[in-house]
Amino acid sequence: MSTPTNPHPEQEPGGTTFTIGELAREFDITTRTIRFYEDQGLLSPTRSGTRRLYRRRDRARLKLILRGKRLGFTLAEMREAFDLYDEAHGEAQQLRYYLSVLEEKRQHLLQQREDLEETMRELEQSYAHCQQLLEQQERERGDAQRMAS
Amino acid sequence: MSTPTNPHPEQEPGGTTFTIGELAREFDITTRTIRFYEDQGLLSPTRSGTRRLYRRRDRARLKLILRGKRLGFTLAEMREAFDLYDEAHGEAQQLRYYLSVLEEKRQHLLQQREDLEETMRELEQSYAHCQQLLEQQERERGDAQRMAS
DNA sequence: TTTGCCGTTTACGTCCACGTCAACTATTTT
DNA sequence: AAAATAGTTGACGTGGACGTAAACGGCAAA
Repeated sequence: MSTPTNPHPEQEPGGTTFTIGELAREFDITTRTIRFYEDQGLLSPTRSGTRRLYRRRDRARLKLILRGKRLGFTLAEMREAFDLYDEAHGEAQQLRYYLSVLEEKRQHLLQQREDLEETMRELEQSYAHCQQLLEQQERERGDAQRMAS
Repeated sequence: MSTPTNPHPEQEPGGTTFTIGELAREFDITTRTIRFYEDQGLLSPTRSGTRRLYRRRDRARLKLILRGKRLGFTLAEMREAFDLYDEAHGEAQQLRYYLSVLEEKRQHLLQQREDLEETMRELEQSYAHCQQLLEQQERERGDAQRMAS
């Protein structure tokens, strides 16, 4: 690792910023993907001239997006969640609605946790059973060798 | 619930069987979906004439498929898993390979569990914070009323 | 017999999440 | 000045997981 000779040394006017390439490398996704997320309203980087400038907030969102994806949420769902979060600073009505949505998401996650643990159990049973079979085979092979000697 | 006047009373020659419609209702999916899974090699019902007959094995697989989907596995992945499971009755080489695949899946699930619990934590923080805001608002509203009286 | 209902195959359509050029701009390195 | 590197928009392509319609067969109740 040599010094990170930043080809576009942004003067960073207040707070850390990232280029699209930096984020792509950090999270191991393509720049296309990042632009697509912006297209879908999930990210809103500022601009330095024509180029996109991502701040820590965008980076945090990106992290959330990727985790959400691994959990099977769609981009649209996450966009709604973000929008809700942004709007929910104020009116009680909004806050109550937001709470109900959170509760809904929680139910989803609980279901998923059940699925996951059930799958984990079955997987470990398969694993154990498979190992048993292997050990048995090795014993039999040992027997055969002793017979032959 | 009246008696389930089965319109096509299969004589069930050995073991419980299901029609495609029964399974669709039970799991709340369309028959199209079930046929599609067969197309992709995930199910292999027998036939009674032209119609499909599903046995308990197929039903169990269907359950696995749906759970797998909720966890983000692709149909292709699950097909491979099933194929592997079917072939892994014998040769030690196969068994070892199967074990390695199981280990891989386990890693996937572990990652997913981390994601899930991290998300759950953040969600509950959001929930709590949101409730705080609401309570504060209500206190303020109470103050305002007392001021006015 | 006709009406319903369930089932069948074949084929094309759709939505999501990007991939893949193409053509261009801007800056840095040689 | 030329080449390399990173970025831009725009448009079309793709793979996965089905939806949707068309046209048909078989059986059961009215």
